[in-house]
Amino acid sequence: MPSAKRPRTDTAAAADWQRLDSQLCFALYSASLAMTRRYRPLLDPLGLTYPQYLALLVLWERDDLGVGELGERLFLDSGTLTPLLKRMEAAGWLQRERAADDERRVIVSLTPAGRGLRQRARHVPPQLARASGCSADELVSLTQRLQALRSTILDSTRAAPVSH
Amino acid sequence: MPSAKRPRTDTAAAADWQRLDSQLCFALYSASLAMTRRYRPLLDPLGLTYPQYLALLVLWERDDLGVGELGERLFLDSGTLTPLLKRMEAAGWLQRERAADDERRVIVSLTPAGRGLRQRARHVPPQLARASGCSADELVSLTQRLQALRSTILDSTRAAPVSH
DNA sequence: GTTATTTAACTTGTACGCAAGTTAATTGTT
DNA sequence: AACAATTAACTTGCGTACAAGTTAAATAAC
Repeated sequence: MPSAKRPRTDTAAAADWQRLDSQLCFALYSASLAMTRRYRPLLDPLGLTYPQYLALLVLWERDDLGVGELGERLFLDSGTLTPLLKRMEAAGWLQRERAADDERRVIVSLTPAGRGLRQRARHVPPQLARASGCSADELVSLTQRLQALRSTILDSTRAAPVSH
Repeated sequence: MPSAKRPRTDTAAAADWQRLDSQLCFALYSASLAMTRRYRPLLDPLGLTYPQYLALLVLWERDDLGVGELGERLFLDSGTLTPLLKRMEAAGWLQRERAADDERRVIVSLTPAGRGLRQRARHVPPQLARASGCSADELVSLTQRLQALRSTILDSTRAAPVSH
């Protein structure tokens, strides 16, 4: 009785490839959304969204960056960053001005208020670390695995021809 | 010379907590965006976006679901799904109709075209698996870790009081 | 030196995510 | 039966993401 030894038809086996819960991509996608939702109640009182908070993390490390350099660090393009930075400028966290030596570039620099946010936000990373339920070691290893995955996928995207 | 033995000030130590590259959250966020970008050239020819593809993965498994049930599987609410499903209905992949026994519910069911997409999309998961650069074992273990992380974070979000 | 190419940022249009509020149907209470 | 509370989906408004196209400045070619 072959069906007893091979309980799955080819169609059902193909279905396994297409099962939602077996997909790394969906686990990544839904975990990322869950994380952003977890940040919201922490960032709302500071008047920040999660991507805005990420931009500040970069600027707290190194101020006076061009939009492109900021985008390189965040893996985001100017189409996303320009409106985001304008909102942050309107909120008073930073300033945007054309570089004197190269008028194409726009330099982003923190205001004192933007620099001051760093202290008010210092409780955020430990809170999230706790919410993740991971040990310090797990946190580091999972982060490194995701960073490696990110570069592998980005490389493969660059390598892949635009199929159409 | 104490500065030689303790090269970091307290401020610099605090800075480590706030370094972009040490954050699990950012690795998750940027890897997820990279993944979505990787899907685009594969899904574009099918006329699908990544969240639409996810909805189809659910519906291929089990048809005739309510918007709420679909949202439970995808961790998305009706505010996101209603417009998405309307676009998919307009594209001819599915049908939306009120349940006869409970007029509040809207039942989503695939059209023949929507069911037919399954075959045309069967090459997508293996392509992504290859793009991830992971072995089958790594794929499974990373997926499980992210699923576990997702539930831990979702639980912690439900537990956390709305701070304001 | 003029023209062509490249580059950086901006703009426009489409599609999510999601909070907050609305509408309509169902259930619970009395 | 009448009314209150709950529920499911929808709508609105805002903030990303990102492709595609625009503008203006810098560099390269000639």
